[in-house]
Amino acid sequence: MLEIKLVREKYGEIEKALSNRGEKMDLPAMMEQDNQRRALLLEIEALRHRRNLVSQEIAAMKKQGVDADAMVTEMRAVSARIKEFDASLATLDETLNNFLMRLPNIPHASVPVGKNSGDNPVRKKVGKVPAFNLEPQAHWTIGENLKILDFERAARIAGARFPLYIGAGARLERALINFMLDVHTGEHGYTEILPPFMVNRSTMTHTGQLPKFEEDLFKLEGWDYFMIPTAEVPLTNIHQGEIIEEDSLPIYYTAYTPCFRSEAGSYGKDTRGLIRQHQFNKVEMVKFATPDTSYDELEKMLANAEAILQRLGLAYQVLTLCTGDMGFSAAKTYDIEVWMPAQGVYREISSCSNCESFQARRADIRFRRKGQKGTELVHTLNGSGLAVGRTVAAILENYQQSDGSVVIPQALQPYMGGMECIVK
RNA sequence: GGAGAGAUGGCCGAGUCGGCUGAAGGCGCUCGCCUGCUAAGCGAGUGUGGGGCGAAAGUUCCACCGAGGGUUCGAAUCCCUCUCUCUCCGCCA
Repeated sequence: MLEIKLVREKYGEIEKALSNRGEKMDLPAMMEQDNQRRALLLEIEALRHRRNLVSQEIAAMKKQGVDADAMVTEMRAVSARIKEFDASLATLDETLNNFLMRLPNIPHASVPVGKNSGDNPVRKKVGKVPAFNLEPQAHWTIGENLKILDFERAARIAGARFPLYIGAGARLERALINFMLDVHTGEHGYTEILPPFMVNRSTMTHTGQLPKFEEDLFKLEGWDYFMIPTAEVPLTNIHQGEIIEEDSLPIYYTAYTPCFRSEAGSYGKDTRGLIRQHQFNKVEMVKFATPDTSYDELEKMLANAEAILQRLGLAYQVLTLCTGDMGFSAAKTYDIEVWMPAQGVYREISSCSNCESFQARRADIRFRRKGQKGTELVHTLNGSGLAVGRTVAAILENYQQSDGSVVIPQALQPYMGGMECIVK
């Protein structure tokens, strides 16, 4: 969310940012609402001021036994008017708030302007793309042949877009989760969290999933609970409503959680395999930082995610998302894409964003600078480190052997009980 | 699920029969004084959000005592609903 004050003061800038994002919103209408609101507020406050003064007089008069009926009658009318005005104000507030809650974040100045994913510049390519003698198999074929993935049975249990890992497949998924958490906590300084997997509406609103993207979420019928689409939601909300001391910043959290997404509107896309599921596992990183350091922290977070891929020996590229492809809450985003040999393309496996104060404003997360009055909003960052299912897919495809087996990356072998290779 | 208790500022904790309580008192914190050092002591200050005026420092007004409604000229104080916390019973992985 942006502040209405900011919209008022930097109107032109925001108008431009919106058009760069390819968003159409009626800003003039919002300004009109804001003007009306402030004018009304002025009137209401004047009335309240008068009421406060006269009420005190009444109190004084009554104490002295003087008759105050005339004033009481007058104030009765004043209160009635305040009530009327309050109702109009509430309507204006609601409209305005509704507007603001649907306004996306302003891209950082360093974000390239572009229309869609085709305009995302490649920042770097890392690692060597493996060469194959034979045509490389898709991960779902490999997984089904090794009997470590079973999409048919998963579909019977739950439906399309659900995973079922068996034996070494399940173990591989768990090994990756443990590996990633160990690296982030042991070497990158993150504190491990195990949060709720369902959250309430306000939590979901704070991070920007609501009100605009409700159709992307799974909601529990009869409850005000939503399944989390990413651990970013509970992790960022850990400090909702808090004022953090500057000393304790930056704060680093990491968590493994399953993620649940309706994938509305993606019918026919990635229908096979582990790429696009209603339920998938992810290890997430979330940071709270001061505005002075948040962009350095973003670079570090990106490096933390990259470290996982490097240790797994997977080739990847990093993109800077352009204005037209960024998520709602982000001011700047890097995507990491891992090499998938079967399709011969890079696929997104991590996304690291600086949301600046966008989420902090919604979630009311502030900090106090040492020795200074007042508070400031913190900056929040989030990044995948990494999407686990897609990592499994990448390992299966990149480490497949001509006999159908899959070699386990060395860094993972301790987590697999010493297993070096998955064979039939 | 049943019965009861509670929710006040960074923390602890007052708040009488509704009226000058943004909120006593204490702790903490900040600045200053004092002091071989430390501790103690003394003095001053110390919430958040919003609006108006101002270039700014600031100033002024409004709101906020879990949340939302209601009663009243006036509510932290009375009434209703909800949320959360705690205790006991039941149930349960």
